[in-house]
Amino acid sequence: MNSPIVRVALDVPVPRTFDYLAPDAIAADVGRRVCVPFARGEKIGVVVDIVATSELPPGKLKAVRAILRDAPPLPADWLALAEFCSRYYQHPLGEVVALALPPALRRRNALPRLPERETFFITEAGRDALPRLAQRSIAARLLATLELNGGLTRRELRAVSASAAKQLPALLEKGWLRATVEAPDRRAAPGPELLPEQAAAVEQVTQAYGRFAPFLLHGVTGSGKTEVYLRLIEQTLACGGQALLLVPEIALTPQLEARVSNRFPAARLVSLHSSLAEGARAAGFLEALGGEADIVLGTRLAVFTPLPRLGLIVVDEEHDPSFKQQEGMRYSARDVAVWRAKQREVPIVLGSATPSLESWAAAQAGRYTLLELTTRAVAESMPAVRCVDTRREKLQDGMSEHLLRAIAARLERKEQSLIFLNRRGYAPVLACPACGWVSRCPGCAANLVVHLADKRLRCHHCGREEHIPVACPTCGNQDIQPFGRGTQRLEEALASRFPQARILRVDRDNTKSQSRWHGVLEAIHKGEADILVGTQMLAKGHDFPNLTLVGVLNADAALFAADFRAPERLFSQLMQVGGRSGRAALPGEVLIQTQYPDHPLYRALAAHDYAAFAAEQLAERGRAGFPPVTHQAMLRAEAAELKQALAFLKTAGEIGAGLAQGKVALYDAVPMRLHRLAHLERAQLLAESGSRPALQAFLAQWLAAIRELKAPKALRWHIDVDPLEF
DNA sequence: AGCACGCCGACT
DNA sequence: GTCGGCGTGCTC
Repeated sequence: MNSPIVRVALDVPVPRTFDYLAPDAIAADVGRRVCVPFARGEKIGVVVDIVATSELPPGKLKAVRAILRDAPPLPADWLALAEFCSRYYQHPLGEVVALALPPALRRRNALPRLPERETFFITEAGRDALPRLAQRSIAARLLATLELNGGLTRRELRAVSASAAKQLPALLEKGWLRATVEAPDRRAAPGPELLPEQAAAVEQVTQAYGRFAPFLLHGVTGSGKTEVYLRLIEQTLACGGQALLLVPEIALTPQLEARVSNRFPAARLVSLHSSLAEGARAAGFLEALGGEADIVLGTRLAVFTPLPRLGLIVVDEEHDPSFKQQEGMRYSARDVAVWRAKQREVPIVLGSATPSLESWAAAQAGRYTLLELTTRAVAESMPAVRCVDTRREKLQDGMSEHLLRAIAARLERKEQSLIFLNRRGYAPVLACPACGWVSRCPGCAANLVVHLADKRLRCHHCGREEHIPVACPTCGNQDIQPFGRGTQRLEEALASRFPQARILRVDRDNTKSQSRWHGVLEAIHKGEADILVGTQMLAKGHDFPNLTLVGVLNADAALFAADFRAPERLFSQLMQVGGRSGRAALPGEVLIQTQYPDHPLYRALAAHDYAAFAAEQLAERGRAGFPPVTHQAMLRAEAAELKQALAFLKTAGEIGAGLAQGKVALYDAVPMRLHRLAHLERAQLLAESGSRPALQAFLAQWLAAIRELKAPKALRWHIDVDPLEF
């Protein structure tokens, strides 16, 4: 009998696996990590199959260096998930696996230690030995403490002596101690009483345990979606299942983690996100893989966590664009999560106050079950949303008299105001009125933004920084001026208008680190600020009980943007930012400054009527043939010169036209909206079809042909299936 | 992606 | 005469 051959997925941008001889491989090694020689080096990959023969001539096969059996193999459903992503997103399997695996597991180091769960007890032999030991010795102190207290954890023993950890193995060896691992207490601490709608939602999902059932939980800010999640997790744990809870950005929602761990004080909660230390991330992954973790809470990458006992998936804020990865494999963690729920036959709950139109359409069509939470659980009423017509009012520093009076009234009442402006910096551009020069980024098709706080010009796309020039670089005019308004300038204007007010600006420029961000949140909560000036950072999931006014400036641009998803994002943002106001006993007010007070988007917002907005948008998308009516994939290319990128896409388009068979429409290659980024010129070509399977079949053939094209080395291209951005 | 092999310009 | 430019091709 010949040696078995393992088929290995390796992290190389080649859409195929690699075969190796593995004399000692057994069936249970499928899903294990292997160390193999590759080209002139060595790589870690994952065994996806074991076969008897290879298509390659036997002489070409090398042997694996080692099968890494230090961790359980990745289960078959995990491999199937990776294979699905590889197929659906047209991305090499080895790269998918590399992305899904924590970095520490892609190296040949020792695995991180998992948190210790055992409890130590003294044995009879230990009791006998105790009197013979030197009283001050660490061993004696540990044994004496255990004799006195019964069982203690490793951590508690470390409190007795810092070097307890070192002594424990020897004491266990001698039989003076025994260790047991107890099942965690998965019970939930009592939660608040559920409102009828919440109870009904919980009931409906619970009915679906054990089978695939997608739910869309639609509920405004404060309607108690989180409480529904917690109850569902409670039920899942009670049935012995694991729960996967996906959130957009964990850094912005530390209180969710706190809420989960308070509710399940003794259950094993693993939190996974990219800013976690490598060891911790790998440890969490392994705990989930071993079936020890009960709850996995994480960002989009957590959708790839292996969960042998998976019972429930929740995607909170399912509309949030950060579930879509915008580099490498451009996957949507929300869509992958739905596929996974189907694969594993578990219910999935997608929650949002402003669902993505894709999910909303699925609910309207009956493919998802809609669960509605219409009443705010924690406050009496929704904020009053009003438009301020800026065609009629004269603006002062970008603000209307109406808004300024509203701010003054809040100052008087010692309540907080938030002015929302989605534009960082002092001014979007520096310009010379004499010759028309404007501050452009040399590497991007974008302006350099004026940051007066540190006297620099900055490109918000590539990060380039320059000093602010004292005179116009082309004509020498010393009177160059910042044009337009960003958060810094708004802050300055508010400070001069309300000198007595404490103003706090909150944008990425002054909340770069986690600790600064927490500091800012704390200051707001302690009431150390009267007026907040913020970008979209402030819109997400924070309760500011004393905030009663939200002012929105310069939102109109999104109404007429070229990107057909811009209104959806705007509605969601304004709904979220509006939700910041009036959450406690105080009623809230939202003032939107606009030139189009009668626009349907603002009308729907004022009526708190997401359904009306969604219906209007879906009708429009239906007429225009946009998703979710159609399905799209975007081929993008970047090169030193635009014409190279366009030429490549044109050739690709011609090849595609031969494969489309009338089922897929291919558009012309066009420059991207930001057509130059960091000295690279970019273009894109859209493929669209009414049928997802037809698009998928087309993409597989098309990309195989494009790879054969052998694009010039200087040109880079990628495919984005279900693109979010145009 | 790396990394080597491979054919054409300015240098000790 | 060589050192080295990055174009092309392969990795089981």
